[in-house]
Amino acid sequence: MSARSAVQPNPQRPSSVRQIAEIVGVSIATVSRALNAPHQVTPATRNRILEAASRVGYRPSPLGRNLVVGRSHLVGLIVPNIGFPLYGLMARSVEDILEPLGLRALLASSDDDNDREVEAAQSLLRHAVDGGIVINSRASASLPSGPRYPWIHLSPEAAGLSGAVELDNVAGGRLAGQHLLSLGRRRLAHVAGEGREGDDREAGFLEALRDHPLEAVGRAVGDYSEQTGRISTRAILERVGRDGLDGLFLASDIMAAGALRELREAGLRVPEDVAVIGFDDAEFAGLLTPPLTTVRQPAKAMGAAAARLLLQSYTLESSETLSNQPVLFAPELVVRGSSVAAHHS
Amino acid sequence: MSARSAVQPNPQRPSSVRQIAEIVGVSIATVSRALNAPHQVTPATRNRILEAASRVGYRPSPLGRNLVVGRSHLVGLIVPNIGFPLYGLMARSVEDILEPLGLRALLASSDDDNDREVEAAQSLLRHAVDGGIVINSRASASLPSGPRYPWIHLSPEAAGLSGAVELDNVAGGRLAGQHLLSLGRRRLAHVAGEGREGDDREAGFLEALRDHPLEAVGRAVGDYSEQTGRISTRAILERVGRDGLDGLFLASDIMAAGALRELREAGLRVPEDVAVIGFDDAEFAGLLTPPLTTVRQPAKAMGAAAARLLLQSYTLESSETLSNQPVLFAPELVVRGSSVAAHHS
DNA sequence: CTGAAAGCGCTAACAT
DNA sequence: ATGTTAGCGCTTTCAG
Repeated sequence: MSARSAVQPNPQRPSSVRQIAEIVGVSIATVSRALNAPHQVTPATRNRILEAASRVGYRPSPLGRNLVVGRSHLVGLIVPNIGFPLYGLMARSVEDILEPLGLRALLASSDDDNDREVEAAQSLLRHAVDGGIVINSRASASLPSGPRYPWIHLSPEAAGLSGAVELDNVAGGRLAGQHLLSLGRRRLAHVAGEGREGDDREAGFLEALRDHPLEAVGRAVGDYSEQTGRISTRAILERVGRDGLDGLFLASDIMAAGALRELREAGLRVPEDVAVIGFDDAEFAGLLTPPLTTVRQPAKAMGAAAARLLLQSYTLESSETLSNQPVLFAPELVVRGSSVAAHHS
Repeated sequence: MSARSAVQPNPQRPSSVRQIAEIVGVSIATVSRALNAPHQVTPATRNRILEAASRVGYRPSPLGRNLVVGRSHLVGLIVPNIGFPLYGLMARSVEDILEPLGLRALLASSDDDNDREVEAAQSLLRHAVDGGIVINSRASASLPSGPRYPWIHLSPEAAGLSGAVELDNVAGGRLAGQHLLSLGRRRLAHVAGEGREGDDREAGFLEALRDHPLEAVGRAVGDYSEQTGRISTRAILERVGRDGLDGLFLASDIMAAGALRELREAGLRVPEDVAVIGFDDAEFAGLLTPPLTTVRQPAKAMGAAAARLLLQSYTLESSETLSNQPVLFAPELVVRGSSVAAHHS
């Protein structure tokens, strides 16, 4: 079946420079110039070419063009999971920076898996991306690279790599600690997260606590799920007793959501009995009961910074290289009802 | 650091079939065959070629290949905003279906804007995507298309288009209505959402209510924000009085979050005084207080269905065409504490 | 200002 | 089984 042929020399195939050249009666070189360097062509012929082009609905083929110029205008974007809001936000702002320059993001999910990430990078390379951004890399070092394939790293473990954007997690933990202290809380506890991020947040938290006369400091570790937020909180409560806790910092908002629930069920009031503070400032943080105080991770700004870094490396001489100093982002404290009783509202 | 050069004649330019052909002493055609149709080549030479290829770190250029085969193995993915969790989930599952087939998603955000969407589609086409999926299209009809550029629509307004995946919003509204009725609630109200989606959800809701002796039915319209959820709830309360409401359905979970807050501040208990039900089953629905009963939108399944539809159109004869019947997805009721008092837990 | 010609990297007949 | 040849759509010298 089908339009296999017979009608036109080529019914299916989109119009090409050659077709236009024939219509107008010029060479394909002139057509190319009229399109890419208009001032190099006599207005008269240029117009005839442009007119013919729009008449046949001409679309330049990026395939042909890319082949000769050697760039695809594609940028790889490796993300643990684009379905996670935080990563989605970062991806979005990467896109916003790239788009005005005619660059498009090619997506790949790594699921936080070392091997999948390397595979993704290779796959993207096979699609001829001009460069790439990798969020929360697990395999930074082993990513296939080269002068023509700059990878920008947007993650906590990128230390020492040539193009990196990081959140200052230590500062974030410090912020949380200082906030609880400033509230007069002295029986504190922390539910840490896994990995480098979690370690840094905890380090900052403890640093803020140092030299303060605390009555107690509890600790547990979670995996950034609501579940472990609850369980860890319960465990801490059992250890220190209902009166042994008046300030709780968790390494993520999701865990904090679990903590809020657990505390409520234990009959403790937030923030009166215990002030709670999370990390990330996820979309839902302000919707919880009470609204969650948290340490905000500037996802959009970080995504934008990574994109700009990539752009910058585009214009570099091949001998030059990006700074080894990561671009560090400062987190920000967002105070809500889980740490300070609502004034009114 | 690193292998800046000196090793190869050409430090910068990646290796090509030609280079390998020269090294091994065969024609470039044989190299191509050894790579793409191994069995057409003598094991001996094949091995020498493969060995040489890996030695020089050969990576086939997709640009050259695509140019001749006429496909880019790129799929466009137009999304209102990849930063929205629901869309992120859909994107992720599209990716999961596409990846095993060597297809990659090229991302573009439309911000729910008609013009931006058309621009995005054109931009993707310029990047030679083989086809595309457009989520929540505002401009379905005016998207540049053709037999070689199948667009699959994943949205409520795609009716009548050739490849479409839709959520049965009417059924969703009905589910919500039936649930409230089954709970014995008779003083109901609805906070509708804008657009076709909102209309359908409301239509289904009202349909379920028909023929039931209701004491009152309130109504307001919101724009899917927490703000308008609150305001609408307040307005309804003012209109019908504190005792005039015992069941509230909102067209989105975010609005429902606002409603929960408003009801609490009005001193009404959920679910005892009023049962609340949202729509979407967003990530945070289960984290609210009380956990939100909602109508679940099967985002992952819908994304996967759209991807499969696209794949299907890949293999179609050019005269064939996809069904005009949209693939309809049934929403699912998720009962939580906002409509039924917790048994225990 | 314009045309002719070469070539980007690869595949696909068509020969051998 | 392998080589030859042509050409995908486009840009870019190099001449004129």
